[in-house]
Formats: sequence, structure tokens, C-alpha cells
Amino acid sequence: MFSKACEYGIRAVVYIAHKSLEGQRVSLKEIADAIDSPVAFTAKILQQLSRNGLVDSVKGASGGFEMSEGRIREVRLADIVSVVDGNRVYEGCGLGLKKCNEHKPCPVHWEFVEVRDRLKALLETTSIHDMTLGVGSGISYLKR
Amino acid sequence: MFSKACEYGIRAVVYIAHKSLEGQRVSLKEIADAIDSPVAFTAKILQQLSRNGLVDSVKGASGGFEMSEGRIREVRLADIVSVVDGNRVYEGCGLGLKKCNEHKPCPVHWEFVEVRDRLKALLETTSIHDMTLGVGSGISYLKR
DNA sequence: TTTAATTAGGACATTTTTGTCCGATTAAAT
DNA sequence: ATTTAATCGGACAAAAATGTCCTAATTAAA
Repeated sequence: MFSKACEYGIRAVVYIAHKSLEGQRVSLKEIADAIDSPVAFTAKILQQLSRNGLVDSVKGASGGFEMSEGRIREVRLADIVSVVDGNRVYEGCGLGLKKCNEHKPCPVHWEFVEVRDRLKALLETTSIHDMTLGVGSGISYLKR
Repeated sequence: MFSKACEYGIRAVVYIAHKSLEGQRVSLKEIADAIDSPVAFTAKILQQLSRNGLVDSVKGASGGFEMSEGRIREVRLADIVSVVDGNRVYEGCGLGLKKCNEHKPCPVHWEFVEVRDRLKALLETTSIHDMTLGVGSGISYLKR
């Protein structure tokens, strides 16, 4: 569904948000350990997310990553996917046809549109805050 | 959603089925041209589909690929996806967690399950015959 | 002011996916 | 029988995705 990079990105952001809500800034190492991802690769993804304003990064000793509560409530799953994977999840034909559309549909166009619209709605309505809810309480998990 | 290989595979099978219903066996070249795919790469995918009994191949001059009407009605989109891409579309967590399940769900587990189940149902109910319906009549397209 | 901890970012390495080439095999047509 | 048109399958090549390493820049703490 998503690239590995995007999966790590989502997990990382949820972890950062979860810790930020507890008032804690987290380091790259801590993040990678918490979400079970390759450190240096995760760094690249976080750079990308930071440049796009989805997370805040602080350099230097005792630096790390954090998010304001406002952003935690504003930022949607779709924003992360968009930054890391672009729009290929939403756009693009299920059969890989470049010019598949309602006027020239592929054989499964209409059926796929339904599923994709549903996925799109899910990504656009789910905030980072929503995703952190289960994490602290042990209802949902970010590794293993 | 699917790999390129799988996309080519689906388009190829729909084209083969469409032509088979008109009593015509088709060559690799004709297929690749009709669905706008790389010839040699398409050959690999068709070998795989042929080995798995999803299409019939005939060697030698005037050989090519074909499907019986029975198989055209039996074979589902899910069968092609399964052979080419395996089960990664159905199984596997949206966030890439190895052990995400109903007991240890990731933060978006339940929402994703819904979308994926819908996709699964679509793939399992759509037969190749269903997909060929629009192709001859110009309602749906396999290239461009 | 030096040291230690940290992110930023470029270059490189590995793996996977996608794609090509060619010789072997098969079978129809000449 | 020979030629020709086809698939089969192995080896190779290129591109994209994933992952690593190292140096520079930054900042808090000693």
C-alpha cells in the first residue's frame, strides 16, 4: 500500500506525537528503537517531514524531534503519505494505465475508484492525534 | 497497489480472454502491443501465469496464448494478483508491522482492515469475463 | 572554551523491481 | 527436411527503493 519509507514515517510521527503530548522531545535513536526501524534511513525520512513542516526538529545536544499539540491535531495521515509517497495512492489507475479516467476507464475503474475513495477519506480524516490515542494506553502498538 | 508486473499481467489476461472469446489465439508481440507493455518482461509474466494454469500457451509457429471460455468465467482477478504479487495485498499491516493483528493492532488497524476487506472482495468476485465485457464494446480500455 | 550529543546532508552500498538479450525448444508451413 | 514463427528459460542490465557511513553544523553541558 505504502512504501517502507512512508510506513516508517507514519510510525515515527505517531511516536513523536505520543511523546510530545507527554512533554518529551525525542532523539532519532530513541525513535528508531521505539518503532523498530533502521536509524539512518529513518533520519532521511524525518528530514523530509521536518523540511515540510510536519514535525519540528531541534539540533544540538538534547535536541531531537517534537510536535506542538496544535499540529498533532491538525496533521492528517494523508499529509505524511503525500510528503513521502506523493499522490500515487490516490491518483493512478489500478492497472497502471496512464490515461485511465471516467471517459476512458480501464476494466476495473469504477470498482477501484470506490475502494480508493474510501482509503482517501480514511487518510484525510485521521489525524495524528487520533492515532496516538491507543498507543499510550496499550491498545495499539508501533513495533513488533 | 499492485506491482508493475501484476498490472501488465492483468491487462494481458484481459486481452487474451477478449480475443479468445472471439476464437483467436494471440502472440506475445500482439499482446504487448495491445496493452502497451515491454515485450520481454511481459513474456516472463505470461510464463508465470501459464505455469500456474491461468492461461494456456501453445509453442511453435502460429502458437500463442489463449483461455477457454470456462476458465475465462472461473478465473478471478484475485488469482492473477495472487500468482504475481503473492498475498501481500491482503495480508500485512498498513504500517508495515510484522505482528500487527486484532490482538496487537497498529494505530490504524481497524480502519485499514475495512478498506482491505473491500478490496479483497472486489478482487475475489471479479472474473476475467467480467473485465472483458467493456473491452470489445469500447466502454473500457487496456492501453493509453 | 572544550566536549559531547545531536540533526543535516552528501556519497555510497545493497537489494528489489523492472526490463533486455540470446540460445534452446517446439511445431506449423513450405 | 528445412525454414520460419513462436514460447521457454537462463543470464544479464538498468533503475528504483532501501539502507549505511561519514563529515559538517549546531547547541547544551561540563
